[in-house]
Amino acid sequence: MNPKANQTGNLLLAIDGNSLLYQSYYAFFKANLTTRDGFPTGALKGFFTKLLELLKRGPTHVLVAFDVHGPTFRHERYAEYKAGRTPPTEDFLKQLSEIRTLLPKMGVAVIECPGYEADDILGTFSRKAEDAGIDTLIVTGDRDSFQLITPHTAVYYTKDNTEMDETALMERYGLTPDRMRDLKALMGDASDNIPGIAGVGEKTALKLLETYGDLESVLAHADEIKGKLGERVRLGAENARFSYWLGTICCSAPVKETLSDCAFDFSKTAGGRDRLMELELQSIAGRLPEPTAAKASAAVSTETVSIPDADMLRKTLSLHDGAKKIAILTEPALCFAFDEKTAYALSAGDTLFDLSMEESEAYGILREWMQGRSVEVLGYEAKNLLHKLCVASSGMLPEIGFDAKIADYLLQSNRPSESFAALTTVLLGVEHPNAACLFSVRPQMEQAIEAAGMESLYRDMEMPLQLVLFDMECCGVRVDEATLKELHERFHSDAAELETQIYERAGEKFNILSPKQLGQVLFEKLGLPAQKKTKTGYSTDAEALEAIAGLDPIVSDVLQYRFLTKLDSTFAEGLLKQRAADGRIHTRFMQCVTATGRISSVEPNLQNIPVRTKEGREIRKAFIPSEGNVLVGADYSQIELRLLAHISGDEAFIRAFNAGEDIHARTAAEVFHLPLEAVTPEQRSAAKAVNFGIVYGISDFGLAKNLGVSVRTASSYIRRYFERYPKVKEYLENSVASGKEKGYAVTLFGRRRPLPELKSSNYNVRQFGERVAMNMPIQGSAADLIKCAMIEVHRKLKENGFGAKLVLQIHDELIVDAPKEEADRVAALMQSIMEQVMTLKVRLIAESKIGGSWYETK
DNA sequence: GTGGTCACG
DNA sequence: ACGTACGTGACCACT
Repeated sequence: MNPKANQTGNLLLAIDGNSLLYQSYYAFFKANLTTRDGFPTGALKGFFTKLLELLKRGPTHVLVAFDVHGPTFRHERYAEYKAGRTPPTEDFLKQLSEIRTLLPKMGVAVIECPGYEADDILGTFSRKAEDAGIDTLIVTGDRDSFQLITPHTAVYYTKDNTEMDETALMERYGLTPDRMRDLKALMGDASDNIPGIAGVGEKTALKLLETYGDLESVLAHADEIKGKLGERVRLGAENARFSYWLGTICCSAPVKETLSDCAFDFSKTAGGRDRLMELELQSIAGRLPEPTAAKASAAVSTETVSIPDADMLRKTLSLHDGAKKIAILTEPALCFAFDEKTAYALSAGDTLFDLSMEESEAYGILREWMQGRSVEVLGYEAKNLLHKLCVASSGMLPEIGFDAKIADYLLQSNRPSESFAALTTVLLGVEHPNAACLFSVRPQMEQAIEAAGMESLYRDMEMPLQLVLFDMECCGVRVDEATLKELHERFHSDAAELETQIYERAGEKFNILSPKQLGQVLFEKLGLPAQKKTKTGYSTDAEALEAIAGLDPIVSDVLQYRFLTKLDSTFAEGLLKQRAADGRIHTRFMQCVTATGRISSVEPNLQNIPVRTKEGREIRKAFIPSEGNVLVGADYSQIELRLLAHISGDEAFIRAFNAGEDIHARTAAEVFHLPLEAVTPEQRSAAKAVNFGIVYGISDFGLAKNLGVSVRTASSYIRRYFERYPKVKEYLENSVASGKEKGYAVTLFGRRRPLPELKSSNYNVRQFGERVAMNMPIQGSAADLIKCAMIEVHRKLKENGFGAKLVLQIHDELIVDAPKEEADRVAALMQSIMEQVMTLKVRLIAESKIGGSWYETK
């Protein structure tokens, strides 16, 4: 479009709403964006991102056209053709109806015309605009609209993000706009279900048009066209005419609205702000103009005062000597506040001040100020603050009254908690928060937690646990360097030996750890049968390799090589690198990560230290007690199955546990209709797999795969299991039903996990949601239980003056570093706390063991 | 940064 | 007709 030809300087932006929303839907399909309660928002995000980009062109008029069903003005066959399209998904329809109500709030005209499609509306308005001397930019992902191009109408083609005008069209196709229909009529459009002429593609179609001019001329001269092509054209004439008809856009649709209804004022888009915030599309809402002066003053506003040096920091603190509460953020830089209005920061905005003090000095000053006064702290991941304050060595421990990250985690555990900024953007509409915002979010979040019945979970479990984890991190666990070095050398040299052997057998050197190269060697060069595929090529995982291990000795060499390099790089060598100067490893326990309520461990992960193999287990010999101490380990026996028995209330299950029976053997006896004594080890292990399957959310396929039996067999195990434990079946069904009804799964302690998956239009996603609904209450309740036990163990050790320290948690196991003389008492204490932490319909069993290394405590 | 693999409960 | 056991984190190769 040539702007100089525009008589008025006005511009109409005419958007094909269905097309743009549809394209956005698929662009964000994989991201699976939803609000925290599961409303899909991917298509909306894509749509508004594009809309805002286009609004930068400063249109004076904007309209978004939508298709509406109704009696069509078109040919009868048109209805059949439309019926052949795949129906839109529920997620798409939800967003479609959302956007139709949202756009008018933003002062954007929505135009619909029963029986006419969006592109008919675009055509109609582009002609109206032309008459009024207004240029039009049509926005669509449909090439049919190219026929609407004129000197005053251009098309922004969203599939390529290109703008097409007459010149661009001529360059691309060598055709004028009104010949585009002829082109499509000849070549068809598979994506749009338009037949065209069979066997005629773009090149042939263009050649025909070049020779004869237009479609009708081509058809009129069909007899002259030689050979197969001529035959095809003659045969396809009717289809071509129909395609032409289908592809013709109507420029005189009977729309009620006029151009003046489309007049656009950017400031009015602010009207969509609130709804966009509700949809958690803050990145879009944030780009809209401020609503109104009145509303802006109602929004949370704070000021940030920068603190340039230590003197000013001391002064600021001393001015607040009487403060009862202090809010503190540590990221990206120290920032604190005494009320919801004013914050003090060691940096302001995005630019870091050139401070005349070290960060640690600032924290030291702050710690001194806090020492000896009882001030309540509001924080975001306050455990990190405690580390920065070095409170461990100072002996003081501030009271943490509120932690926004923990509160946020409890309120939406299905997603990893994001930044504080993300939180305040949603709750306060503040994108660059300071510490003062902690005062503002506190009442909202505490209310939400109370409303969800999670007050006790928050106050009595997660908040105290944070301090327990802090102590555990500070203490760390002692690791013997010599043991790890020895293992490192052993794993390394054993792997090197295998390496040369593998190269010999393969007849070449290659990177054995590269799945790509390994696949080529095994499946192409050596011709071994590939078992399964991954997205990118052959699968070479242990399962696939074990299946072909008998065919060539290289395969088991590879497996062994993988095993040894894993032990070395991740554990022997890996852990050596993590040893701190005090000879200990200080993992970080992450409290706000998992969807079920479990704790995780990072840098390094001490919750996946090998135990299942003899060689791997050696690593545990490096985990040793402090000087003069021993390690005391205590782990729950069958915690998840016991919880399943309790929650389901199944009498047979409960009886088996309370009789102290081997639960897997008992299950085998039930499923195979045998007396307990007659159960074989194979039957027991099959029953064990079924028990696991139940906890994970059973599927016959998954069980079959795990057991290596047919799906039929697995299915009959499950059926017999449910016959014997009917209330377990009932529980699993109820979990799914209640998940659907409430929208979340819940543990014994009221911890929730939202289940938006259950509403998905995708079958697999929905199935996943069902398994999660079955698993979360079990895994999550087990997590709750051990958290309680940790708090209690920590408290009792301290209260009773023990020197013993809790150092590790591995989901159902606790490790304490205890002075030798305390060991027996500590072991008994741990065991009794873990077993008494809650009274269930089945008794809880914990087993404890004392040893000179972690290797010995199992 | 993503995907494959594998260590744990 | 389709593709699945639940929950994590680290390392390596490769884009």
